[in-house]
Amino acid sequence: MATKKKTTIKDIANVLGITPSAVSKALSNHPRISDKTKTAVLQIAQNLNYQPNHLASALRKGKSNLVGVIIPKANSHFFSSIIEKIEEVLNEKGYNVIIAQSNESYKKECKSIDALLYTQVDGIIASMANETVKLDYYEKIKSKGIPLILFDRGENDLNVDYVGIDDYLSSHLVIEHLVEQGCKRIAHIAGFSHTRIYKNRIRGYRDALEKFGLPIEESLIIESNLRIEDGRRIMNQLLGLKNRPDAVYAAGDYAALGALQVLQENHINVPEDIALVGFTNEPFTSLVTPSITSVEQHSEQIGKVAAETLLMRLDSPNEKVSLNKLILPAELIIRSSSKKLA
Amino acid sequence: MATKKKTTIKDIANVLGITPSAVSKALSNHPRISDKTKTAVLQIAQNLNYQPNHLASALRKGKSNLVGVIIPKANSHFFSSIIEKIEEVLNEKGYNVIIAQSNESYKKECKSIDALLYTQVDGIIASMANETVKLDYYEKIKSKGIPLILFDRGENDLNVDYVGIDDYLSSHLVIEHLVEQGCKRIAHIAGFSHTRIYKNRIRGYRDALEKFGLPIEESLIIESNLRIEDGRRIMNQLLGLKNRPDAVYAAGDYAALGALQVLQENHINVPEDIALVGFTNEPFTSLVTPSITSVEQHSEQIGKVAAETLLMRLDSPNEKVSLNKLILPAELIIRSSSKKLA
DNA sequence: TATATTTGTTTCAACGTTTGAACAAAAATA
DNA sequence: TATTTTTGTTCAAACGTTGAAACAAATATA
Repeated sequence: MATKKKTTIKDIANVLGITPSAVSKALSNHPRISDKTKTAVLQIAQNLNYQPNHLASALRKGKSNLVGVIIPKANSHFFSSIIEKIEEVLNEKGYNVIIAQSNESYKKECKSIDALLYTQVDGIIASMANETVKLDYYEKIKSKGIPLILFDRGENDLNVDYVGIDDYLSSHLVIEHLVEQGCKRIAHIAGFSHTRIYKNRIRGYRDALEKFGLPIEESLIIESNLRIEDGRRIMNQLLGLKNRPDAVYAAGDYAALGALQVLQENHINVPEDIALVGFTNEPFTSLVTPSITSVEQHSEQIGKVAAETLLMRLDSPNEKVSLNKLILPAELIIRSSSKKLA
Repeated sequence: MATKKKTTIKDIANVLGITPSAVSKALSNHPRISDKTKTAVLQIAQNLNYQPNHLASALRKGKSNLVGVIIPKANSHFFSSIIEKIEEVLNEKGYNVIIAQSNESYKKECKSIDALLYTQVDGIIASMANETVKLDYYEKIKSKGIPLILFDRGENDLNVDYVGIDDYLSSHLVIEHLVEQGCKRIAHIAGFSHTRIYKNRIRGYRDALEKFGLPIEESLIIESNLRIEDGRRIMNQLLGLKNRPDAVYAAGDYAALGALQVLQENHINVPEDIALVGFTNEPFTSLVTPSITSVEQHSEQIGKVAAETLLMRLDSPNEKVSLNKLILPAELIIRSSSKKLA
């Protein structure tokens, strides 16, 4: 059971009595190699169970064919389906994907970036941690000339390709829907406004209220990490107001779920007393009772476009193609939690 | 903005007028290199923003410091927290982690294994796809002498280290609890019995029923993929029986959730009419109404042990340490869906 | 003082693959 | 037949790092 010596290109060459170089060329289907040698090489490669040494070829070619993907946390449908799609598109083109989770921590994110750079990835696709404000590590990626694509959680200041949805418009969709249901005091459980997407959702929320002639009340806008516990905390806070809202628009489904729990614990009818809308259309939104209205972001589409944009950058690294800000459409999925009218 | 030539060990050597070899040794803190050179090298490395070329060193050392992790799907708390822990333990020791999702597909799993082997990972930690019955690709890993650790979804026949919980005993816990609640006809929405863990849960279920003197009825045991839709389908099937069960034990939380939906749609009271228990303790089990009783598998612990076992194998590759079958304890989390007695 | 040991460095080959240049043989063209 | 072109291969260097062995200088031991 001794560790079997791995078959190399040289072994194949020896068997056939030709040079390693010829074998290499045969394997990569070089035009100047005869069909006879090519088939012979392929045959022997098969027999000896030859597996190309990726490290050697990557070193020589200066290209690892590895792509890093950084996400806050894989444990949501949104991110895991994006990854799935990214893998699908990139594998197709011979790239492998390394996934790193930041766990919403800036420090972990930095470590992940370092790890990816160390592994010599050819490109990075990332969605930033909530915590991240300093962009130094992302600048580091850029300064190394490694293509960087951001999705979902992006940052304008970085000046890199970005793929996401129109958060501003999404908020409009949400508010419009709630107004149609007769809501007049709509609270917003917001994400931190230093993150672009949440800032835009807040902006959309404000502008939409204004558009519909509703007053903007600062006490109804509360920023957080949007976890379940944040939703709970903030919902309690909102219930404590002497003038309660009649609708809550959460910028994330988990926060919406936390809010729903608190509402139910307080025997407040949803949507009759307080309507509720979330964001991201996590699968559970359709599973809880009442089901939660949410915004579908078409994650597969985001993953696909992000991967394709990266491929484009990898194929033409020097070309000064104009920066892409790809804004995909979002869709409001209306469910029981906000449907006052039959 | 021309692609900056990367700094190499050679550049540092040139600056200091010493050999690349000396620099290499200085960087790896070789005892024979003087402290003077060491600090000088470190200084220059810093100045030139030197980043070691992992590919070159991996090639030379025959070790990539990369570990592959294969999971069915990241989008569950169970798997994502295991990954988090694995990353934590392995990063600590200088390893980076590549995550591959099989999406429960045998074909995708094979592709992932090939990709990981191609990337020259030093070891693989995997949980098998539901679909997987043929073990040829896992044998391939073994035959290459690459350490393989299985967790959760394992296979006895492979003869490799395994980390998981005591599924057999877990089923006993579940049945015992249901019997205590007065249930007499307990159905089992099972996983496919070709997978070890599900086989053991079924075995535990049968033996526990016997132990409590309850009859085993084959029509109450139905195997599936345990997705929400499977839970729905099977629950409908169970409701169609002329003699309905008074409790349902699902071998997965998603299946349990599907069952719960169908029960609610049919206005069957849970737990009064039919009690329900799931498995894995996914976060949503505590979030739905009624909250679902489930089995907590201590995923961080599984991740930790799996990673540590791999490290052990990597450290002493030849040592014929006896195979580890690490069976960790599981815990029944009792919630509303099964609590008939106050 | 002669010899042995330690210290700090260099030399050199290797890891496995790739690629441009060189070359010989075969085929095409004059 | 002489020359050019094409075809199929080999040669040699390179990618960046590493580590065993060689070596010289400095230090310790006899």
